[in-house]
Amino acid sequence: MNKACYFCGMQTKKVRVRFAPSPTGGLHLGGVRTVLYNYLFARQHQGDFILRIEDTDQTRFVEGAEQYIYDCLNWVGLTPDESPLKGGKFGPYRQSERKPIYKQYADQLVANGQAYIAFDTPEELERMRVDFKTEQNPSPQYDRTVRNKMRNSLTLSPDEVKRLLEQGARHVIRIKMPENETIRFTDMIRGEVEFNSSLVDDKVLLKADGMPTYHLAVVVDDYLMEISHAFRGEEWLPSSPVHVLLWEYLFGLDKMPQWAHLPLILGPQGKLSKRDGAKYGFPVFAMNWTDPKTSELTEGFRERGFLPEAFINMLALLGWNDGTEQELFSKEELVEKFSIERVHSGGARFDFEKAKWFNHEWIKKLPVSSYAAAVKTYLLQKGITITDETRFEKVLELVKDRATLLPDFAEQAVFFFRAPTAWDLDAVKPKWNEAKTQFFQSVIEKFKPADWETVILESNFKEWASAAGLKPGEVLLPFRVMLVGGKFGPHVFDIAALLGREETIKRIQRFLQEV
RNA sequence: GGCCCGUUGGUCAAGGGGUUAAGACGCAUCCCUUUCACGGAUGAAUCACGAGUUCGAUUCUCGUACGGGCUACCA
Repeated sequence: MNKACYFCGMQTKKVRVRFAPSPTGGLHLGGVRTVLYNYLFARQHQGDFILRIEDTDQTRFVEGAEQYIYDCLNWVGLTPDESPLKGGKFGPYRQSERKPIYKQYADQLVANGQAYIAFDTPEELERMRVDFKTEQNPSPQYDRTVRNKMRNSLTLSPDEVKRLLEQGARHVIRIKMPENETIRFTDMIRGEVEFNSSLVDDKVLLKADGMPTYHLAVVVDDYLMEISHAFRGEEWLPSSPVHVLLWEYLFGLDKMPQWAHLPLILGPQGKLSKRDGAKYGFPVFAMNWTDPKTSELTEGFRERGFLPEAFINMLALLGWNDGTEQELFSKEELVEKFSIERVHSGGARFDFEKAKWFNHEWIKKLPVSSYAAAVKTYLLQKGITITDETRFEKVLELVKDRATLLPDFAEQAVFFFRAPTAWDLDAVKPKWNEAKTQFFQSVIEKFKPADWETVILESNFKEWASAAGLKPGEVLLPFRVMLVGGKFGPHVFDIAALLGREETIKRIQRFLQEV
């Protein structure tokens, strides 16, 4: 498992990182970025990327949420090396299936006096919070100042504790935070971080149902799964002293993974939430997510028409850059250039406009074949079925500069597959006259199958216009409106060339009846 | 309230004692294009504040302010 570091020759632990979501709903932007950074780091160090499902809260079980996580990872192409689905040497990878493992560690802490048993009921805890609440202390914690006033193995006699346990009284195990110790560790992004243990509360480690809380489960599983580096959101920083202490008590600080607390992704006001998305009209989840209970749909980047390449690129740059002016990175380039030390410590506000720019760049950059299938689904929504693959890709090639999001292709490409039924007459009619009608009638006659090529079409058309005493500009826009229906789209003669002679003539004739 | 983290244009950000303080998004103007885009050019716009250290602070230190996170038998 160990190997020598390429750079310094020292024996180093194999890099093993993990993404540990709780399957309670959609996968958030920030979650995907955490996956990304984990993945990039693992690949870069020839390490393993593990997916561990943190489903210790049975009350928050959500049908389909776990599958949704796999689907998202699959879509963005960040697939784990070990997971509940794939398995691995360190399974099971679902914490609910690891339930029997945790108790012994909690018991060990109690035996060593580093944790204690607490019998307080939810009602008692609630009363404590009310009773101890003051203006100075609006949210009292279960800490060293109150634990002596509660019902736990610290205040009850050993006999009483024994009796309660034998009676099967519901109880939890809490860590006993030491008094006035400085707990410090080095964060890969923030450097030295320190906390005074007196200010941290006695967090529950093992719940009354026998399940561990996050605090116990992360350290036990990170140890058992030989995690070398632990990346998570900044919101975990305040509870990190508990985790550090647990590492010290249980496995030794020398075994502790290196921590990196990632900056938060901010919305218009504070931590980005799905509410922000709904409010401001941009997606927050990777893919569409429908809450099975409320049927509430939260939009995803995928369905909004984002390319996974763009999504990942944009996420990578939200909090990291390589110090150069480069902004467009493929996944492979990111693996090569990413460095956790260059991740910012400050939160980054998500900007949907910039996200769209990334997508546009990737649409232009990627071969159209890589997203043709996705575009088809949007066309299908407009009732258009694609049969000629080659022609379809030619169309995409012609309009891709005009598409920022995938659904834009539908707008930009429909007229290649369906003749317009409505025309922007306002753009044409005011300047229309008999001479133009005659001109287009003559054009229909003059169009020869052999001339069906963009450049020939263009030079002929302009020549005929001049001969008819018309400025090319006077008939170019009408020609476009005939073929397209509106004032948009690629070069007119490219359109005509792709449409073919018959269809072009048909559209001219149809329009002539209309104007 | 307490604790923790942070602060370079509207947003993402480079830079890290001496610079005209990069670049990108967005915005504006112009060019290209007899459409819409793409592309090109130009422009407006930034070191939160106050002390200290220093010959010199955007850069280092300390305060203040502001922003954010956490403060559950949730993760």
